Amino acid sequence: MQLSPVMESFILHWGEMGSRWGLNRTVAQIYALLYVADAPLPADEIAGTLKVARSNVSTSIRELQSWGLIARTHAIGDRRDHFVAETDLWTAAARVADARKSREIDPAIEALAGCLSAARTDDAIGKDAVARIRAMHDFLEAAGGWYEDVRELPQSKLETLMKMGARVARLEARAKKPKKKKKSKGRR
Amino acid sequence: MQLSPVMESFILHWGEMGSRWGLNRTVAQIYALLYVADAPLPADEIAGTLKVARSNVSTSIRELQSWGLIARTHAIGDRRDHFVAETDLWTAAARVADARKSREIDPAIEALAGCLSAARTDDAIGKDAVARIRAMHDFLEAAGGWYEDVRELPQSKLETLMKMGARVARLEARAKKPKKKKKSKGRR
DNA sequence: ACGATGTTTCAGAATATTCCGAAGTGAGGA
DNA sequence: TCCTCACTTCGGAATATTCTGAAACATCGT
Repeated sequence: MQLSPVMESFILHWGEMGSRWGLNRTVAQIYALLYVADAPLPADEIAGTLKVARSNVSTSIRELQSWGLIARTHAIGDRRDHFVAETDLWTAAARVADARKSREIDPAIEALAGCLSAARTDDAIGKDAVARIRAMHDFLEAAGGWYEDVRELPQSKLETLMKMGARVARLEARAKKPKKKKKSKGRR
Repeated sequence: MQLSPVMESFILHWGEMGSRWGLNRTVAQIYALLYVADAPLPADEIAGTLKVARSNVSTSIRELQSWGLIARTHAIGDRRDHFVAETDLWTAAARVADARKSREIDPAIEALAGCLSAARTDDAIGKDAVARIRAMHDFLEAAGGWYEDVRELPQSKLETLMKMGARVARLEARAKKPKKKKKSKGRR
């Protein structure tokens, strides 16, 4: 596929950004390409457009699927798999958050629980240290639980909730500090 | 410093976890060590305990300071810098979120804005593609704005808000059939 | 000014990650 | 069956990141 200059720039930026979020460059670029593409693309066309090895595309696509960010489709009269990106960004963000939670947060909570139970038979560790480890365990568990609760809200409710949060915040800020030194950019 | 087995395990797990969150292993381990330590530690003791080069500690400490996760203190009669971790996890999480927002989200928003303005003179890009890039730009800007609003809430308010979110979520889940939507704010 | 102590910088070594391309697998046709 | 097309796997090359040790730098007390 022939990329317009803007598409190319978009894809490059995304590659950059994705790599800060735990995806590697190729994976992020493929998502970006599918995101702006106006039709499902087959793997070999992705490889050609991004100038990466076909095998690399295969691996990256598998990863994107494991994140739930792209889906496989088919076209009649074409044996190849075609891929489309999830274009609803709320959904995409939720998918990433879900995946990160179960890959990173949940195991961390378990590890901390393990530390805590091991701490009972470790007489070389101080009480304060155990308390702090417990604090971290509880913090992660609370945050995880909250996320689980909220995650399933329909998008409309979630948006309401967020607006509510923002409102509370603004009221709070005005009440607390009459001195305003914020550089808020006009948000609707 | 002599590490108890549990401390060691905690630090190792943290090193693992931190590396998934954009910190490198040494940085994460140093934070973990300071987090469980019951007193401020000087850099050379950190190096000795974690068995890493003194210079590495220096670099890592600088990074932790740039994230706002540790602070420098001094002890009387000791010329060395000592370091303490931010042990309030709400604060620590907020610091990390702040830093990530300004390092990653804000530049991304700018880059997208750049793409959008460039798109006006790019006649090779389709309308749909521009619309999708705009959708992403707006999404990030909305999320960033919400975060800015909420971030400055005192911890107590934030906790209330989170509990509210969880409550709404639970009501919503239960309301599969009986659609009740209450706004009262009774507690518990 | 000088030595003692502590910190930072930096080039290159050690390590980890990403990527390529050749070989392998498998599913249709003919 | 045999050929072709699409996809995947995998060893090792290419690249990027992290870490070390030596040297440079800073600060303090005398």
